[in-house]
Amino acid sequence: MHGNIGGMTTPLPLTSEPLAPEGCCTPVRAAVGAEEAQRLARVFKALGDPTRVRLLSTVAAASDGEACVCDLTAPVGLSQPTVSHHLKILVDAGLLTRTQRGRWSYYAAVPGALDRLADTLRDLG
Amino acid sequence: MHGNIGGMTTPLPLTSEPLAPEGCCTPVRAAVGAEEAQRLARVFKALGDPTRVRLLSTVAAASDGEACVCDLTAPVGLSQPTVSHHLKILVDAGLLTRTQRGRWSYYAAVPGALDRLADTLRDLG
DNA sequence: CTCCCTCATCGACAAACTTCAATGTGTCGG
DNA sequence: CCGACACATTGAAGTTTGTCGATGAGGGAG
Repeated sequence: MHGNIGGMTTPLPLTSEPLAPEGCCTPVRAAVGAEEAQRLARVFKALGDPTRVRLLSTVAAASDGEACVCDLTAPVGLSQPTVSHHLKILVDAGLLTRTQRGRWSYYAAVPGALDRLADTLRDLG
Repeated sequence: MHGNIGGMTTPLPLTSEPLAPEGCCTPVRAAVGAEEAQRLARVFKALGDPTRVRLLSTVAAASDGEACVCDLTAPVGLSQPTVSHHLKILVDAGLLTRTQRGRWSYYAAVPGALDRLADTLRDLG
């Protein structure tokens, strides 16, 4: 056991699932595929900023379930372009939706998105 | 840095500017405090990388519930320093633990960490 | 004690991220 | 048609992140 892995320099590009090479201790293999990991990481990265966490929770906690940008700028204390930028990231991640009514853009939480993400999180362990 | 609100070492009494100057639709306020958002974002940021998602799931799915670095390098196809770097981030986020036995470092999932994170995620909505 | 193995840390570099001011786009009121 | 409003987009500056090669820190084998 604990065999040497020849030269450790492995330039392999890796887009597929490498099965257990020759585990030094226990046979392990990636439990989550590369593309699934990328999809998950993209959503988590959207939540990996304090401002976006606050924006998401603020929108979700709004009385109507939605809020426009002018309401969200002050609570986070950032400029309007910055808030719009963060909101776009949350929309791209599938956590918020954007609806334009008149001159205002209303952002609302995607129903069940957080619950599904929470389920996926539990399945990781 | 502009909007970055203080360090984590200070008590930080002010958590937000709670009220919009003149809400165009509804008066909203941040549902999550700044320091709670920062704590959450730090964990999510740790999960915001495909490599780290795979590492975490691989460790959690290991037969013994733990894996050493030499086992984790090949599945993700990255160099050993890079894998160690990612593992340290996961440890700092409170998702993995590191135990050195002999020459090897064994990483294991923190019991219940993902479940608690999933619960917090649900509470955001 | 002296190698060798496993892993962590350091230094460096390109890519991505966060933020803002300035500007563009579309809508409503007059 | 024109100006004002709400928001998105662009461009730029500063910081952070991901990655590797090289090196350092300890422990085990001989």
